[in-house]
Amino acid sequence: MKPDIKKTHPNYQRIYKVIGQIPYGSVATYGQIARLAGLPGQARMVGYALHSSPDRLELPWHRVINSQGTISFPKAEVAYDVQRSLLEAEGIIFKNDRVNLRRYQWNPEDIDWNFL
DNA sequence: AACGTGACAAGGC
DNA sequence: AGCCTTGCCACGT
Repeated sequence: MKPDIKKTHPNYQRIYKVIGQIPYGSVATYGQIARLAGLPGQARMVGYALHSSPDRLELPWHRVINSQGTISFPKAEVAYDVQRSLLEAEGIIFKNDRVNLRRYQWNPEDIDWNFL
């Protein structure tokens, strides 16, 4: 049973708000999300927060990748293919299982903290 | 209440 | 390019 956002840790709530604002066709890294959420150096928390995020939020989880520009799921797992397909459907190109961050990485002008 | 575990990142070889 | 180590902190035993 996944928690409602109001019951999640305050840090998680900020993480969810940031992730929810990644635009179609762009990607963000775990570390970037952490910094934008005011939690520099806590990239791992972003992954953990996503893992236990309330389904109801319908976050664009697939737009979050690691600092190497690759998908963090093992290639053997179904989730890998799901995420990759979702990204490719948004026009994102993979080359050697990697996306070009300089081309696709989100660079927000500001974060709406009232989002969600 | 200690301990191990992450959908990570950065730095050192 | 890889592989290893350390920092990070919320969560579930």
